[in-house]
Amino acid sequence: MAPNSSPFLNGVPELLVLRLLRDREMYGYEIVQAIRGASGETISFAEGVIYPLLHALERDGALTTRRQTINGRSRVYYSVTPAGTGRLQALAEQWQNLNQTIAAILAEPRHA
Amino acid sequence: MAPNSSPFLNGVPELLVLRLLRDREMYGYEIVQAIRGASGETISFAEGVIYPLLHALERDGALTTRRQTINGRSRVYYSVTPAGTGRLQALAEQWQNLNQTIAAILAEPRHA
DNA sequence: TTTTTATACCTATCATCTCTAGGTATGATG
DNA sequence: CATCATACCTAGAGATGATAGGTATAAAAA
Repeated sequence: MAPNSSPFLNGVPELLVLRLLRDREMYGYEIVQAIRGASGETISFAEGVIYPLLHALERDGALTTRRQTINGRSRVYYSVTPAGTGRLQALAEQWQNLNQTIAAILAEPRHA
Repeated sequence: MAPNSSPFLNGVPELLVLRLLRDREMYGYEIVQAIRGASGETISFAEGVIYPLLHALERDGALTTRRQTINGRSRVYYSVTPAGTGRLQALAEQWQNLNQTIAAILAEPRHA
């Protein structure tokens, strides 16, 4: 694989959001809790991280929204579009690639 | 583990630099090439990333330096201090922790 | 011989993310 | 009645990488 021409670090919030939404539609507040829960409290992104990210992903056509009012509270449900699915796969591959590379460097007995 | 109270993403350049220097002392230019090489071109940090990082790590007491002139060119060799070793271990653990967590979330058949 | 490439150091500025800290509003709980 | 949980939102700060320069010597190529 060619050297990274574009930033390849970070992107973890985006990766997790897309992954969760792949299973079913969710609303923002729910996603914030779900990441905390699914990671066993290890990972926690505040609403200030997730909401702007959801808006950006919708702008980019990776997500679509549906509004619904429940118990007098308005929720915005997000679903993944085909474009979003592609983006998820790309991000997941990048992550695993980076990860394996780093794991190998860490494990190497002695660097020449 | 408690939720992340401090930033935990990124830090990859620092992790790799400390890891390489754990094996033997190296100079900046050499580190830039070594990361490229050890990662099979997958990861590449320009000098503008590595040099400031080395200076910061030295300021923090994680690295010490030794100057040497070879073939009319001056090199600055960096070595890891005990503090730097501790920092490396902490970073490596954080990385593996984060990584396992994300791997589990990605692999989960269906998030409830 | 002149120019380009490789070596070896460096800094400043930009861009991008994430983080913190707020703000609004409703319903449930104590 | 007050506080907490739910549910949305934005603005501004902070950190980190990315880009783009700049200096200087030696070796290789043109």
